[in-house]
Amino acid sequence: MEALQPSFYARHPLVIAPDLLGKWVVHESVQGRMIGRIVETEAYRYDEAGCHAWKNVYADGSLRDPNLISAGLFDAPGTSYIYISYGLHWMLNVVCEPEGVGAGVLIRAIEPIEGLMLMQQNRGIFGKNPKLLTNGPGKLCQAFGIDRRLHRLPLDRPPLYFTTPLPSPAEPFECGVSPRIGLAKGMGDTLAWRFFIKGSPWVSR
DNA sequence: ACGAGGATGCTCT
DNA sequence: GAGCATCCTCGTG
Repeated sequence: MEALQPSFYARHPLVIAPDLLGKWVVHESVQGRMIGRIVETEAYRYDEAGCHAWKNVYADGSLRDPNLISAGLFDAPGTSYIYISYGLHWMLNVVCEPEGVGAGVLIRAIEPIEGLMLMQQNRGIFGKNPKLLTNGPGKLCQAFGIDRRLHRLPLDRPPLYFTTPLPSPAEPFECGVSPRIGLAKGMGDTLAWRFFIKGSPWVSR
């Protein structure tokens, strides 16, 4: 199980988002270890309105205000970008492109691999359809105990890191593509920048 | 099965 | 004060 290195992320998010499908997210929390297989992602980049970085760049693409939350998207590739949505849901992203560009990939859904008990505990859900644990960006963060404490951390080492899956080589899958989900009033909703493992029951609705 | 609406709190203008 | 990369519950049929 090898952690993905920063160089993996120093590319266009449209390339990385599908490349992250099938990879593993590992969280070594004080509660114990949790592992999930990524089944759904979305790409974001400074030059389109759906991205948080969009409002934080000058016309030439340079960073406007380093004090805004979205400045995290301009960090080194492979850094975590975690923010809260609707006041109560945490979202896990990984920074893409070389430092200073402003791009990322949102992890939207995962398939539980290890630590199912902890995930149920964190979600307060027991004995129901297990896909309800992690089939959404807010749900998977709650299940994994991911919040702002893990913001702007390198994702190639504990406590939170992404790895190649086991066993290796991983079983093949087909990649589906669609427009992104939940963006405000048409912002980027024509862009098919969402990727998912076709047929996986763990993908969000 | 599906849709509408409320919860909720932080960020930026 | 508006807006928000969501989730859940409670209506309908």
